[in-house]
Amino acid sequence: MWLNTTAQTALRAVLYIAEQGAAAPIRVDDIAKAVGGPRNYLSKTLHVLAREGVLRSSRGPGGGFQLVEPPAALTLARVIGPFEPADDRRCLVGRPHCGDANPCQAHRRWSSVAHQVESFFGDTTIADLFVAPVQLTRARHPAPSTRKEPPHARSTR
Amino acid sequence: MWLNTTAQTALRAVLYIAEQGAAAPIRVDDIAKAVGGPRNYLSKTLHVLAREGVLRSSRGPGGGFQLVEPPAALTLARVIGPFEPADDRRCLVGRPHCGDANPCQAHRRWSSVAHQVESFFGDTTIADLFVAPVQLTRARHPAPSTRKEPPHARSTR
DNA sequence: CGAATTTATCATATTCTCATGATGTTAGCA
DNA sequence: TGCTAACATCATGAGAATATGATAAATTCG
Repeated sequence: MWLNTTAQTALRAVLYIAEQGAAAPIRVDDIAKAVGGPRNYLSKTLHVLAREGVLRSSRGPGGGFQLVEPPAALTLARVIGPFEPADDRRCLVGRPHCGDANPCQAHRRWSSVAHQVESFFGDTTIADLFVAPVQLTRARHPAPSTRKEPPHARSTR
Repeated sequence: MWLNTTAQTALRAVLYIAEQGAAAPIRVDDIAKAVGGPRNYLSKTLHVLAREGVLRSSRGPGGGFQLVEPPAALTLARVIGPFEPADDRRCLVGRPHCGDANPCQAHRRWSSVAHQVESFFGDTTIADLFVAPVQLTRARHPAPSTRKEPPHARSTR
């Protein structure tokens, strides 16, 4: 209802990346498998977030996507923003001359609600939406990591 | 941002009809001119609202669209509902197994905001968004009514 | 009846979102 | 250098939302 599927998938993807920890880049294939989007479309989507400075992408073996900032510093708005129509802050009913200045009745009544919604996306961070990674048991295994180790010894970690 | 253009136009149209008073049906042509949608598309849109019992339509000379109920009894939800995707109330980020029952973190945080938005559309009525039709001066002229009077004696036969 | 008026509807076009498959480009590593 | 792993990008297409023009159907009224 609220977010288009691209924004939803992007958000799930970023959430997934965050939950894997910052150790190493996560491959698009793994992300796609985990969050359920089409691989290439997800690649393009995440590339947008890379351009926006939300993610860092790296190619070649060992490559993938990482968060640029810690999850607690990354708001939902930064993640979904690039996938929302940019013309925000216009009138609820699309009146041409209505905006935050010179609002029509509809806009005036609506804007208080709209502001709350905006605050939600602007204040909630990725860390807030963590799936609570085993806070109690402390069973954070070294990550069962389906990542296929490159043939030989990898000392680059 | 919040409503698709069909829903926006429908809302502007209903608002316009309401503002004209309940005296007589309003023609699609006039509505289209006033609220700025394509005529035929608007016709189809309003026809949907007629099917929903929000408007009454009548054809032929003197025909047009009227409100069925008084503006104070018509909520925004009833007007925009038919034009919104019906799958509401799912997870904000589109997680398959998440809903109001068994919510994920994202959903839990979001649902309180979402509920406020729903209340806005469910509680606000068309009357609330009136452009305040000269409440004080009581200058309700018999409506300058651009409606073209049916031609007088035109006996072409 | 017959003509004018007005909505209803059909066929089609355009644009945008979402998706897919093929191919290009970069990076690591022997 | 050459192989391979990984993201980047291109060409294409299906499907929905939006729009347009032509035509059909209903209604009023002389």
